Amino acid sequence: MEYTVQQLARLAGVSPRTLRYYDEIGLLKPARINPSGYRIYGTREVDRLQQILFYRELGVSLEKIMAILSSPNFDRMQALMEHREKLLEKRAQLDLLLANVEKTIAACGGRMEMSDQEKFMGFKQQLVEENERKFGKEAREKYGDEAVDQSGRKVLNMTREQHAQLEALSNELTEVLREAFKSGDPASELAQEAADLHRQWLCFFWDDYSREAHAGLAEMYVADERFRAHYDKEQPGMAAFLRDAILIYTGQKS
Amino acid sequence: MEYTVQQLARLAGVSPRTLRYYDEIGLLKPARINPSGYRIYGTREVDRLQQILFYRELGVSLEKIMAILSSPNFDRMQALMEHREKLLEKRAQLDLLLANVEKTIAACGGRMEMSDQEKFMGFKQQLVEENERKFGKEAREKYGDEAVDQSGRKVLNMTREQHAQLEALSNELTEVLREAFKSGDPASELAQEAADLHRQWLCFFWDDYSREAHAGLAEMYVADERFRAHYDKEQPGMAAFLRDAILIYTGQKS
DNA sequence: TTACACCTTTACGCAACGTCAAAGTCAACA
DNA sequence: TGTTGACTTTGACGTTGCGTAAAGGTGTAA
Repeated sequence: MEYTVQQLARLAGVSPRTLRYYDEIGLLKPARINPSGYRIYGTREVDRLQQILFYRELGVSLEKIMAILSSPNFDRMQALMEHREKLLEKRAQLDLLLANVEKTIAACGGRMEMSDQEKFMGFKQQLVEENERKFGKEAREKYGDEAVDQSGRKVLNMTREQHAQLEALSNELTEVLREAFKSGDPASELAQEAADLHRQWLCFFWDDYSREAHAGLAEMYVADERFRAHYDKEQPGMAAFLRDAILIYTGQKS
Repeated sequence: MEYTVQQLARLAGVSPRTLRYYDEIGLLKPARINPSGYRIYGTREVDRLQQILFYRELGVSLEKIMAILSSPNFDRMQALMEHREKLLEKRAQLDLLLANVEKTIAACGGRMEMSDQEKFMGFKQQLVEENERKFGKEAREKYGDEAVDQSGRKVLNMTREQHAQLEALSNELTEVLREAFKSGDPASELAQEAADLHRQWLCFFWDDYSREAHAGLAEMYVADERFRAHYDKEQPGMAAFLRDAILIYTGQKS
């Protein structure tokens, strides 16, 4: 297929001006220019624009997008994975902000007096996190100590670390489960690994793990659409697959 | 306390230039100008800057921030709550994007061919979802039923009657919870009724109900986005509300 | 042929500052 | 007392990712 600016713009949900701009800065050149000077885009350009918009969506500057797309070892899959990671990071940041807001709400509710310093704690902490990501751990030691002195943030750190661990587990579970699901065998090694990951994940919340309880939760996943939705969202039947894997794992079923 | 530009800037984690800019556009005027022309900020300005940064953080334009802060019926607490809501919205959007990315990764992994139209489905779908949030639930009913039809929702290990009971319970819980949430008090009678309904619902899956386990599940609802999403989807903060109600119900909290 | 929707380039405008530059201020230290 | 050096001021131009005309050429359907 071939498209003019407006056609491609409508297809992608951007403005023609945007496409002209991308041409101008060399981010997305049209496949060719027709005799009247019209920009004509082909399938390869459609693909490239898709990539561009993906990265743009998460706030990557056009310059960096250019660098990413023109990198020789550019691997579509890898790019997507990185994209995903960044989205996850962004969400973690948002969670932090949310926590800060809620803390402030709580403080207001309790009519607590906050010092001028405390009023900006939330923002600064976020800055610290950002710097940490950017400049590694040297900055963290500097800023971190300051922050520690100021707020005694160890507790916060603990919960955050746990949260990170939890998220990591959750992600791993999702991936292993997806892989295992391909085989279709809930008794397979991979499926059993998924079940074990699920147990680990559960143990974040339950001190009193029991196989019966675990099996019960598995049943719940399938029986109630609210939970099933999460697992089936990726692939229909995944919730049932996980349940079967867990039932085998817990010895409720062979 | 009184601060010069740099002092306040450091306190708040912004640049002096930013403060000068805010002065220039009338967003944050210094308390006074000293004989040498230096900007001097006081406690009231610190508070205002805090408000400004709160809103800036979620992408509100400085112009709108100005409008918000200068509105006569401006209520600090309400502003914070709204801020929180918007953060939750933003995160929901991010979750959508994440889902799209993961879908695309899956598609790539399966070496599926996508048509030019499909390539932009993710973005467009996001638009659809946004509309859905804006224009109510009619669309949701449509999609919901479709999803139901697709997934062939026979519950394997449960009789139909049990399933009907469970669904009824689930619906009742949803309604009671929604009503209780209006009051805002997790200790209210209605909220406690919701907690009890939740216990009944749980007992469909767990033979060994314990208050500790129930409380643990409540924590899990809030701690893990996958479950929180379900409850917060209706009203942000609902998951936390249900947790609080359950914690009170189980005697973990008064 | 004329209307109308498309296309082109050129160019200025916008937010929210960053980043010089040139010049004045303040506290401390030799 | 002079002189650093860290601060302050105003002014002005640069940046990103486009929006929004302006002024003109193109394609086609009535």
